[in-house]
Amino acid sequence: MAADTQRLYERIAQKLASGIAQGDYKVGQRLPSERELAQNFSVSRPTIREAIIALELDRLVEVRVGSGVYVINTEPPGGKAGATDIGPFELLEARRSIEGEACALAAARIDDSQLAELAALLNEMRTENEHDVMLSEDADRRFHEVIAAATQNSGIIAAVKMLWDARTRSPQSRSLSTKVRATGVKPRIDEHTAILKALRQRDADGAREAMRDHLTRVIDALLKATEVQELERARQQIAEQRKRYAASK
Amino acid sequence: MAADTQRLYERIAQKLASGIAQGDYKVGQRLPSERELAQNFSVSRPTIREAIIALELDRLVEVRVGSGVYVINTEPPGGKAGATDIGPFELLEARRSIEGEACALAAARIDDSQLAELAALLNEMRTENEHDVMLSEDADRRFHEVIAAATQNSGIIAAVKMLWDARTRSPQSRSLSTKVRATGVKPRIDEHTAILKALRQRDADGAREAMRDHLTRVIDALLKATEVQELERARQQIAEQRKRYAASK
DNA sequence: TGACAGAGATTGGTAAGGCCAATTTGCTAG
DNA sequence: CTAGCAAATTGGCCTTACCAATCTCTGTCA
Repeated sequence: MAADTQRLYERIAQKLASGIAQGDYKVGQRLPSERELAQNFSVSRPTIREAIIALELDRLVEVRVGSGVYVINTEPPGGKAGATDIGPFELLEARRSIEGEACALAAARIDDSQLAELAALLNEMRTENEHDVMLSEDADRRFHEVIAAATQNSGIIAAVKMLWDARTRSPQSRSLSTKVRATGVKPRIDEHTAILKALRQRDADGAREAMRDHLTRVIDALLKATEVQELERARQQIAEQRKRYAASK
Repeated sequence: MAADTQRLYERIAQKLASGIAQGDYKVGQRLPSERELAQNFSVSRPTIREAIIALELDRLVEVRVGSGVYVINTEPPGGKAGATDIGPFELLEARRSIEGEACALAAARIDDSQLAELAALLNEMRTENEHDVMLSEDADRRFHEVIAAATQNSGIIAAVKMLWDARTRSPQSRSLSTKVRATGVKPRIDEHTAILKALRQRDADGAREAMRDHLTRVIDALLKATEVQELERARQQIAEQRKRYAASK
């Protein structure tokens, strides 16, 4: 692993970061000079420089040439949000709320080339449905991302992207989605078609409802799948008990 | 400015990153050694090391001690979402959509202690209004974050937090908000009161509307402020021209 | 009192060298 | 001829030492 060979600058950066978070150095304050820090931590100056660069990339400090390095944040701003693990149901609920609104905004602003792209993706989902689940899933993601892009709002785009990233990162969500597929639920072509139709008509309320309906159905399918899963687990448990009972007889 | 004093390691890191994105070095491949890169870019080895650390923190490369540095991604995965600069109006529009829904969800789930916290924050905003703008602004942020927390949905919470982080990070949004304050617009106590009232009644639709109304008014105020700002800029330009004309006469 | 110049401090970048880890290569033994 | 082991090579890691560029502050002079 990488844990045993932790690099020097990383340790220094962590110490410095915890010092900042703890309030040893407050926002706006200047850190000790590179030379001083080097002496304090008993390391060389380049190492300190590397640690400071690491903090700088985390938006914790700002270095002003010839003046010093100054604290600008007590904790990494975007770093933590991207790393949190979100449960599958939470994730879908959040998507229903956020992508629903995204869809409503998109309805007013989507252009023809984006509509064509959505139609193409829908076709892709339809044809590659049986062959390759990975491809159709990718098409699904791109479908939703095109809608986000159509809002022309980078805040919305970032939020939608964050949720999808969380989904691909979460092992729980991934295993659950494969489970759902295993129960024979086809990707929801008709629901996506309804979304596209509402977008074509520039119907904001209709588009919002179509998207919310789609994600609500996904949640329902997930609920049913977990039920099936629970049932299956119970059945196995019973079977195992029976076997054990038969063996001990 | 920071543009002219771009640090060396940043330029090298950018060149390297674009080289990776462009396919000069493919995923899994080893980069040239530190010594080689130093020669190629005509910089010293510490500088190369700093650039490599920057790439490493962006999850673009992985350095294996004693072996070399290897490409593991062609583009930063989560780093971009947190770093993008979002315009002030985009930001508020995104907040109106997302926090509106958050408010509707929160109405159904918020508990009494959270309602009390909101009331306390409202009070804080009211009393500290005249003394300290920083404090009342902080209370504003916490007000909205408590509502997000009340949804009990970490996806929503992360999205709301990301947008507020983007706001504090964006120099444009910050300067604009101070400008708005300079035009004498008080923090919107009554609008926040309306939100709290709807939440107290567990009225999801009412809460959504109250939040959307609040943020719509903020957008309007911002629009008006930018108008004033444009006017002021024009006035200054004219004054400068007049001065120059007078000087050259 | 105010503006300007210079000294001191601080970061930026470079050079060279010793050290440790991983890989590769070549030699030896079976 | 092959398998295994050891030495050499390669590569990153860290340090010391040095000079350059820049900012800040202070003292002086008008």
